[in-house]
Amino acid sequence: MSKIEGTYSPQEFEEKWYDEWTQKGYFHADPHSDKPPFSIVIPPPNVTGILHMGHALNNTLQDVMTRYKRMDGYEALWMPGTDHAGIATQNVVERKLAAEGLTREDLGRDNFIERVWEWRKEYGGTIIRQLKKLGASCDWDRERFTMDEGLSRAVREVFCTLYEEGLIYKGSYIINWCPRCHTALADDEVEHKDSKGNLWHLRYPLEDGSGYIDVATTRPETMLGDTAVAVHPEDERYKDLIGKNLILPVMNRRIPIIADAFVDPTFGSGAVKVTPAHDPNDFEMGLRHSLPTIRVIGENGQMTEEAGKYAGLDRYEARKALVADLEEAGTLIKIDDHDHAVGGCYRCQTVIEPLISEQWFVKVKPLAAKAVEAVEQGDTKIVPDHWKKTYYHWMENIRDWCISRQIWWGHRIPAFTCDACGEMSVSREDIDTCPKCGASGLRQEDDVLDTWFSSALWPFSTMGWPEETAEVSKFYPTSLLVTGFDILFFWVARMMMMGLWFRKEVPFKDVYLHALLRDEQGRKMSKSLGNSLDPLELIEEFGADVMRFTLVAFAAQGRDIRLSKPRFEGYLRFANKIWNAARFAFMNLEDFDEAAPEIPLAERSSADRWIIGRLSEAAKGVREALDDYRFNDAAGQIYKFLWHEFCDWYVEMSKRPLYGDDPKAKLAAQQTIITVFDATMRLLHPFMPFLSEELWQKLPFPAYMGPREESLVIAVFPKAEEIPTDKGAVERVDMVKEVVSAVRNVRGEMRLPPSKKLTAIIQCSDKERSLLLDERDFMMALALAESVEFIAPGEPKPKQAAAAVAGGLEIFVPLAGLVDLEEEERRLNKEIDKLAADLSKVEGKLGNPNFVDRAPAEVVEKERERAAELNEAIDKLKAGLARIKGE
RNA sequence: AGGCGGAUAGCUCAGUUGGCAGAGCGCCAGCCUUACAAGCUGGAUGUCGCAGGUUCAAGCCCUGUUCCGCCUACCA
Repeated sequence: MSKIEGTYSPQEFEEKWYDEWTQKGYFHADPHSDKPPFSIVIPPPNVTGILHMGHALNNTLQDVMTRYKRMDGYEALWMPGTDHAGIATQNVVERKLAAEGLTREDLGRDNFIERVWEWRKEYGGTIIRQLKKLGASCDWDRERFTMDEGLSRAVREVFCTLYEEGLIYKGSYIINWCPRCHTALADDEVEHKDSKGNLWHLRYPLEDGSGYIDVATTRPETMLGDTAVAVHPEDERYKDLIGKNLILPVMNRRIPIIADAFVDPTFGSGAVKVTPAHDPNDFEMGLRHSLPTIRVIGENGQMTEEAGKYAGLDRYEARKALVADLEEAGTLIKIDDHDHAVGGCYRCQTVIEPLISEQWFVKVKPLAAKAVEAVEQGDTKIVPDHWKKTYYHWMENIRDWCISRQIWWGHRIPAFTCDACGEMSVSREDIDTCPKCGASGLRQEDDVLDTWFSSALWPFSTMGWPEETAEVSKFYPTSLLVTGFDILFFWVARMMMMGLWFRKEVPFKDVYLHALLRDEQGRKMSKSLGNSLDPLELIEEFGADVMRFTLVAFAAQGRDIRLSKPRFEGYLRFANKIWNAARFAFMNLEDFDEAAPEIPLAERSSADRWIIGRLSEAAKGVREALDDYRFNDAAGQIYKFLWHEFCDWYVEMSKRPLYGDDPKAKLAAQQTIITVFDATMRLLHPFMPFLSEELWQKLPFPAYMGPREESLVIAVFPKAEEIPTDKGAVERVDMVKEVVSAVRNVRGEMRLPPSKKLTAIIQCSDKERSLLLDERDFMMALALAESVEFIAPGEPKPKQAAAAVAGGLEIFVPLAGLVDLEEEERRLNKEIDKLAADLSKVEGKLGNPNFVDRAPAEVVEKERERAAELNEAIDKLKAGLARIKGE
């Protein structure tokens, strides 16, 4: 009776183990531990979010690293939490209110915020629960939220400090305004998308009636706010007109012609209309030339009183009406098709309106300089390396960061204005009397801070900063950050700036930027396309382990991942394979004597020694791959070892001793299976935590291995150097494998079914013979041979036999009565052709004097050996062919 | 416009110091061989995008080029 049933069914054990692990507190990190620290902070998902494939990938990779390091003797902290997602969350709650026929204004600020907290309490935990399904080994006792009291204190501390240092200021500048979210946005929160538009050519007459200037615009409605037309100072066409005035059509306003080097004389007519209130470039130009600003579009996207007869119209309606009027007035010369990039709100896609508005800004240049330096010096390593360039480029071209948002949900700006004297005070604590005049009646700013402002502090605010906590001193700087490259600017760059400024240390030593997930057609997975796979459905169908392993197996650096269901099916088979390997192991361990002493390696079979040697190499490979963040490589090594070495070869080889009647050989095989299975489950655990734990817990444990750890979560990760490697055994088994493959090849090519027993005859040196003699049983079992015989080098070769060459050995399979010899002739010719092709390549190299003279001696020697081997093999096969023909 | 990435088997992709081009899936053939048919065994399949260059030797390094994708950007 087996301990487990025949099919992998993750639904039966995943939840059980997760509960067990959390109850035991394995994920909790102790800041007072003596172990070296390893720490990761989770990229906080939006509190409104639900788990999507990007989260699944991102958090799987973090969990792999966290579990690996935890097993490898580190005090591992994976800090979890969510961010308050100001705009997104407010949108969600406002939608709910709208369903009740209410607006946030109806409730008032305090009541509205109360409602948001209620919402958060009810729904905010969704993504956290989903992360648990994934198996994430976060320290849930430390779960944080950017609006928590502690984190809010950190935000306030940072704001006030930067203000005191003169790095935060308030002022009227042109900013990106979302007319739907009704708030300012930072530059990088605007998504530019190419779209088909038009170029309207307008004719502005000179004031003195002596002519006109043509200008072109993609946004005709802004002409109502024009306060100048600019030309290039060197432009011969317009040189004489500089300083003259034009009459702005429709508005009949007098506007000057100015000269500015910004204008590209080769584009369009070479003259540009200037609308300082509604275009960032024009705003700059306006400053240079002290132009007035006329705001014709308001915060709701409607035309203002300044727009005259168009006041109150939506900006697009106004465009239509105005264009019609311009055409009638003869001002509109022509309309061209024109493609250009239009900026949209990253939250709601509404077209952004550049507006002049009073906002709060961070002067980022000084912070950015430090952030660049840290990467240049290697204090933080970006993986893959090529993202460095993008990072530098962004940091070096950074403009001041608009941090105020005209919403209610978020950290309210701690600035207080005195009604009496007008003084504005910024304060770490709420104040109600003016520090300057002592009057009461202070008004706090209505605006809140950009969510990214608080996320930027995440690596240290989550650890209790500004208190100098044990967590900060143990776990900051964090060891690693894993995130998608799409938030390199939003988040990574800002954490770098804030971390360096406030902790004088980088927030993380390594940053691993993973690829994007795409569907099978290569399109980005997105909610709007509806082409996303749902990780929870996948977990339901395949198990969390299979989903994790699949994602890891495809996570090659710098390459996007195309996902589809069949990909997961492939690794479901792998999980099932592991399951069945375990069944095999358990079946054959039922009578295992846990008290028996360990059989020394030297007394075990070659197969035993071989697989243990391979295990050592696998452990080394997995470690090296993980240390370099080559996740796909790590997964591949485990896959290959478990399936193609342990299952394909060792399990088959172990059947003889297990089913045979030599008790010592059997015990040796049992002990080997346990050693290998135990270590393999340890190696597998970071990738497939549930399956590995389920199987490992059922594995018998011999007394000589000492007490077993309570759980794989806290078990030791295998060290290659502690697993012995026997080179001789590896060589012997490799020889066995070659012989077996050669015989199988004959069988396969000849289409001999396994039911037809055959004999293998090996002709080899005495030395090889003595090595192989002991492995006879293995060879018979694996090659499905009735017997394996040896002949000495000089002895006549068998007649009517298939011939094969493997290493230095010749292998014969007598075919008389089994198969038509012409089949063998065909097979041999094919084989000879293949080898001859190889040989001519090698001889080509050796025939080149340059190669022989200039290549390293060992490379030349290797080629010579290879040529000799090929020659010998060909000769032998030809001889075999002759023997067949001669019959 | 600039920057970055990709192009390798029918498909999806590996390929870390230049030294015999690989895997999975698919395909063909044979197998229910008592862990596993979600399996086993064997087999076929390549102008490594194109053109040059460096080198004894290039998928890998250099130059140019084509196509695809992404990011950044103030061309009205």
